[in-house]
This record gives sequence, C-alpha cells and structure tokens, in this order.
Amino acid sequence: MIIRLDMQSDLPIYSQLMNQIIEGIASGELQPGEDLPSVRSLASDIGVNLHTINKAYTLLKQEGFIQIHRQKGVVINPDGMPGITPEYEQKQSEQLRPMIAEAICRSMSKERLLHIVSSIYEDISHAEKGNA
Amino acid sequence: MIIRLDMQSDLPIYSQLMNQIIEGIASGELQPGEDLPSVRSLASDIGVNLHTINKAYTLLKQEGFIQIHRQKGVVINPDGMPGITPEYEQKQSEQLRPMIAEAICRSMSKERLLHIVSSIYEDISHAEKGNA
DNA sequence: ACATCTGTTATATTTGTAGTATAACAGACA
DNA sequence: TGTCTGTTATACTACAAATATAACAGATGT
Repeated sequence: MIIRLDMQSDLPIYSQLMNQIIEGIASGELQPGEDLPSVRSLASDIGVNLHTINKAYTLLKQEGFIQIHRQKGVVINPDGMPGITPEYEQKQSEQLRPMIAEAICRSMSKERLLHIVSSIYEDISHAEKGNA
Repeated sequence: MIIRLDMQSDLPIYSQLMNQIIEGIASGELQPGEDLPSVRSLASDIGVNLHTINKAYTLLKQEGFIQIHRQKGVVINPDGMPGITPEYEQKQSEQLRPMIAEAICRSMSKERLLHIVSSIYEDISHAEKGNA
C-alpha cells in the first residue's frame, strides 16, 4: 500500500497515517487479517520516527481497526471492523455538524451536499487495487 | 446568541467559536448585517482572553463570513456569505473523505449515512430561535 | 478637550502536542 | 545466540493554543 504524507498539512502525520489505513480498509485494499509493516520498517520507509508510527497504530488499535501482537506484528483486525456504536455516532455527528453548517452558509443545497457525500462514498468503495 | 465552550475538547476554543458563529448564520439566528460583540466584551462574557476571540474573528473575516471595521466593530457580512469556491469544494472533500471512509469501515450503508447528513442539514436549517 | 469605545499590534509566558533521537527491555523464533 | 517484534523511558526541539499586559490609533459622545 502506498502511503502519501503531506508534511505541510495542518493534519499531524499520525492522523494522516490513520486516515490512509482506514481508507485502505474501506476500499478493500487492506483485508482483515492482512499484515501491516512493523513500526520500524514503516518508519524508515516513509522517513519518520518510529514513535510517530507507533502512535498511529496504538490509536487504530484502541478504535478496533487493527490488532497488535507483541512479538508478531500488526494486522488488520481479523475479527472484523468495529461496528456503529453510540459513541461513534455521536463523534460522527459532532464532526459532520460544523461542515454541514458551513455548506448551508455558502448556500449549498441539500441535494448537492448529499450528491457530494454519495460520490465520495462510491469513490472509496469502488477503488480498484491496481493489481486486479 | 448563546456560546457554549467545552474546555476539555480537543478542538481549540477559537475553532469552537468559529463553528458556533457559522452555525448561527446557517440557522438564521445571526443575520447579515447583525452586530457581533466586541472582542473584549465577548472575551469577558465567556471568560477567555481577548486574543482568542480576535483569532476567531480574524479567521472568520478571512473566509468572508464577517466584516471587521476598525472602530465600529464586527458584523455578519452584510454583502452576503461567501459562495462555493473551488478551494472550498476541495477543502470540503478533504474533510469529508476520512469520515466517510470510517463510516464504510464500520459497515454504515450509503443510505444511512445520507440520512444522517440530511437530518443534520434539516436540524440546522430549521433551528428556531427561542424568540419566535 | 477628554474619556471611552473599537480593532490592532507587540512582548512575554505557560502549557500541551507533535515529532525526533536514543536507548533499553521483553518475548518469540529460527 | 542473534534478530525480529512491540513497548517503555527519557530528553530534546518546535510549534500551537491560550493567557497576561501594555500600548497604539482612529472614531464617537460628552
């Protein structure tokens, strides 16, 4: 899997990493049970410190996306992804609300907004893996 | 307008302020041309430093939501809100994408996601102002 | 003229997070 | 016995967030 980092972004590196791994899972590019690189190898691959990788992995583990086995390594959670918990629903609403408010301010119609969300949803779902 | 701040949030105070003002505009509670409190009075009202307020106001001005007049004060932009610029569309997509990816990971159907977005859109649009 | 309001600018300080740099520890495994 | 894994600890730099003061400049009202 190709990792792209934007060092100029206001998003921390570990957040960018988390986002890309989550999108990799969502697109099917990363399958449950699949291995992820070790903190050291990924760190040297993309040129950051191993603690930065470790932070991303630790947070992904806390949210249930991956499993970390002390001497084996890191895998996409083979027991499946976390579900739609009440805490997740609340977090999601809190994140969506300011974005939707700004869209309304800018006179974006509900239909147009829904179409954008729908397009991104399809774009991620239907992402092909280059090795078809 | 009632401002609610969560000092424990990971969101900076000035961001929370921006979000609430934008939602106030989106709901119609704040009308174009309407005055906003001065940096000093709002700061003392909600118990934060005036620079924190000033930062929120300055950013809102940069994005076109408000106007700042040097000796008069701050008003909701009477010339109307900023439109849907290409830069805005790109920023919006970049913000939506990780959230939608996580929703897909958690097996949230597109229909359910769209329904949530739609509900929040309606909730903000139809917010009544208590002084009906 | 004077006081008072407005936003603005400048400094300095404190606190917390992000990221890096090293080093060591502990368990698995060939 | 090495070598791999994640883990923990410490220290350091850099930066953002927030506060605390203070002063400046223009407009307004008395």
